[in-house]
Amino acid sequence: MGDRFAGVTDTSRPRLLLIDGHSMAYRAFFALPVDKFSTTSGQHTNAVHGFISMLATLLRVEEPTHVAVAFDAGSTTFRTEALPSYKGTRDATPEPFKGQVPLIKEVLEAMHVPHLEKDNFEADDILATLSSQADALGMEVLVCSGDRDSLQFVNENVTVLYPVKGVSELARMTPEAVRTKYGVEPHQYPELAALVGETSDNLPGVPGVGPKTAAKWINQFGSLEQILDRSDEIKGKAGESLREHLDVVRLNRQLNHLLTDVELPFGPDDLKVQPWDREAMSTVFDALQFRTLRERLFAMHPAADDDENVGPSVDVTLEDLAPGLLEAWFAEHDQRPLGLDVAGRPVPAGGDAWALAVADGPASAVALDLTDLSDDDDRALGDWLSDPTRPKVVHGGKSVWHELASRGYSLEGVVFDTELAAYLCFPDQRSYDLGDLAERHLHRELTPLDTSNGDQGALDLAVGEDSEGGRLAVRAAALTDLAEVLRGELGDRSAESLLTDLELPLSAVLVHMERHGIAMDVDYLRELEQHFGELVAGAAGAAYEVIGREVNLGSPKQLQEVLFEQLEMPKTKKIKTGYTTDAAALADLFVKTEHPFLKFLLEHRDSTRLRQTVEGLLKSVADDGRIHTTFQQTIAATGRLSSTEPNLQNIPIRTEAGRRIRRAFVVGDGYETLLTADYSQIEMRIMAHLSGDEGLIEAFRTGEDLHNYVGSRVFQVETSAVTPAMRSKIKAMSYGLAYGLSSFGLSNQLNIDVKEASKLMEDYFTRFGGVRTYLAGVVDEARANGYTATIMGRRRYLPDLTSDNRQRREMAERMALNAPIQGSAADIIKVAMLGVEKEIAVRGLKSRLLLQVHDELILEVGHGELEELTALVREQMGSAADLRVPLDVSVGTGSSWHDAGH
DNA sequence: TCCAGCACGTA
DNA sequence: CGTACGTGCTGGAT
Repeated sequence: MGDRFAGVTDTSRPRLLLIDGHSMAYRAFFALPVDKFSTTSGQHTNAVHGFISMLATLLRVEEPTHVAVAFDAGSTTFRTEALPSYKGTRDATPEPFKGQVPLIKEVLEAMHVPHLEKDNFEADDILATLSSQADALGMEVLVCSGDRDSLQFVNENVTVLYPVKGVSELARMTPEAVRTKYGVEPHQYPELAALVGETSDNLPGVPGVGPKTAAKWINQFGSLEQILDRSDEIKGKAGESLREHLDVVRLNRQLNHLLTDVELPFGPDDLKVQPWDREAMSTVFDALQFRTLRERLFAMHPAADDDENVGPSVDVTLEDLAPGLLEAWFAEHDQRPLGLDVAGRPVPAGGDAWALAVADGPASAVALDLTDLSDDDDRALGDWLSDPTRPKVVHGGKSVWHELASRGYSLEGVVFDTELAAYLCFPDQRSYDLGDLAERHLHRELTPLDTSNGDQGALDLAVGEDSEGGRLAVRAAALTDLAEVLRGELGDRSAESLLTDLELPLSAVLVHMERHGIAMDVDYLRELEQHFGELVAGAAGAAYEVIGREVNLGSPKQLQEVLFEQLEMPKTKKIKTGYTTDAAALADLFVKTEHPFLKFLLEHRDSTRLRQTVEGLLKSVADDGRIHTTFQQTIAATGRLSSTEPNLQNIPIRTEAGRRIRRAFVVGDGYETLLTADYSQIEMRIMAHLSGDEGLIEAFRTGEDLHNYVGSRVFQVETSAVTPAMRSKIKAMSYGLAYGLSSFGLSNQLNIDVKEASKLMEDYFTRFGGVRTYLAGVVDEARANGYTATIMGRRRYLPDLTSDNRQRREMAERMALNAPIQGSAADIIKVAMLGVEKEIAVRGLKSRLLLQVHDELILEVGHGELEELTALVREQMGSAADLRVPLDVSVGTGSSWHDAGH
């Protein structure tokens, strides 16, 4: 009866990762600041951290099947016997580095990564031996080493990863890369090094001979041997110098030759990547006080990896169900949550669904053609779907809902959503494709569905290999297993409640909002399109006249030509492709030159933009005269929603012309009015709450204008004496602080000296010291924990906080400053949305939520419900969180979004 | 046809 | 050298 679906096994070649332990640890030591990586007992850990972090990245990015780390053993080798001063410069091992190598070995043991060392040999010899053995076995080899001698064994199968900067940036030294950089073949590198010398090994070369000369000689004579034999043919000073140092070169060559026949306890085959001993790792990491790194590693390799039972393939038993038997199948299988997957088009109002699969794990699954279902089965399916007591696991429930709605089904009883769960666990990913998740967490490969079209009626739902029904069933079967793994991941992060009590119920609210959409005044929108179109044409014509030719005003490239070549204006800020032509720069140029072209260009930009927005909206109006946006619930790493197709969260408001667009969003037939409700200064309130700064808290309790109040404290004047200029500086700074603004950035934005900006920030922090303490604390805590958290415990992992790349680290620091604030605001409005929706339902009101714009809700008000709804919305939004400051909500109403705004 | 880069709208 | 997003255009690569 059942049919087997074989998983796809990895057919790629085995890949061996070899690491030079000592050289990479040494690099890590110098890449990371010692003072930021020490345990409370005084043990330095920067080299350990950097090394393990690098190893983790390599394991993730390169996905080796085999791995080993080699260390130097003892201080004497056959090389020091030949030349006692060999590596003499390394005698002065820095004090804080000592003792870190044994710690690295401890971690490696816990990770079940073999490490090798052998008396009298260097790590390089071990690597060379393993590398040549693996190469002979047909393996792909990656050698991570900071020792250039290793370049000699690079070939088509062997790549050296050589640290460029710190240990986070590795250059892939392929044969091609070696040739490009050194001008010789990889196997000739030691000949070149013998001539040039190697300072890090304390090997002097031929004075006056650098890499360029050495490469030239090697290419000219073919080999080092020839160069030495025929050294008398080389003219000039360099030749003379060479002849005086023949012995040095010979010795160098003897020393930098790596052995490939060291006897080792393991061969490449014995180095298979093993599951980690997570308990042992926890113990070592606890001792080292590496909370971040532990989280990062465990997040990267979920617990499922340890489960030997999860193989690379899974067999799903797809039942060949005769018509009319669906009800019986459900009766037999819905004791526990069933996986549900649908093939369709998840468009709000206007979607479609053509096939569906339900699975009780891999044991039993059914696939259904929704276009051709018997009446009995249709009823059985509808009953099961709409029954809240029969639990389901879905992936992206919001989409599933839209798909099913197109065929008149409703969906209730979703107890787990793998997409939402994955988002809560790994919020920085950009997508949560079910196939990717199954691969990562279940080690199971899913064949993607054919999303091109439904080709209704011609569905291949036969029970057979590789049918669409089979693929759907495999996906549905993966859901319940994936849910179990992700439930564990959620537990590790204390995020179960965020899923169950926040995101999951919220997705139902979003479904309703998307389905309702917002009514548009299409005739008015067309007038606007016409109007803005005329403005565009006028501005373009005027601009062309000024410069005497027609260019594409929408092309930054052509504009640069006009501005900086034809009109010879002063250069603006540099960008990748030349000089910026953004609005700020153009405005700046206009102040300097007063050239009328700039004025027309800016007008053209504005009008084009507005016309574009209007056109986009017109195209999005559905048959019901409304726009149904899609709210993305798993995109923003901070926890915010986003809006697409179209984006209704960036409708203009700042300029009068822009606001006219908001008049096109209107109350729909059968409703009384639109209502907007927004939180005022919610982010600053959260800042006040989180920082506990008494001054800032007081500012909100007095009920005075926030920026005036803060301005009066910073500038030490009466509140009434705060000028608009002062107020706007304060406003920019207050918000800037929540984004990790620097004094440089502030000065840039306010067009003031860096000195003045620094002074401003200093004065601010003098009056609001709690804010400074908080901001510094956030970053420190995030560095220690590995993540930031919102007031509801939503985490954002920021591994780059310990990066040795300054740019990345500082970027992560700014994210760490912003994430708790932006994310807490997102949490709060989500809670408010649940409250509003629930209260509307409880009271049986007709009013409904339509849109959310981060700190604002837009509702459509049923007739006679305005007063009750206003109070309800105020109450729910105001009580969505219990902060040390009140949550202020302002409400407006009107027949358009513009009129309802404030 | 796809992609990077630029520009710009919102909170 | 201020966070979080989505969209549309250009121009070069494919």
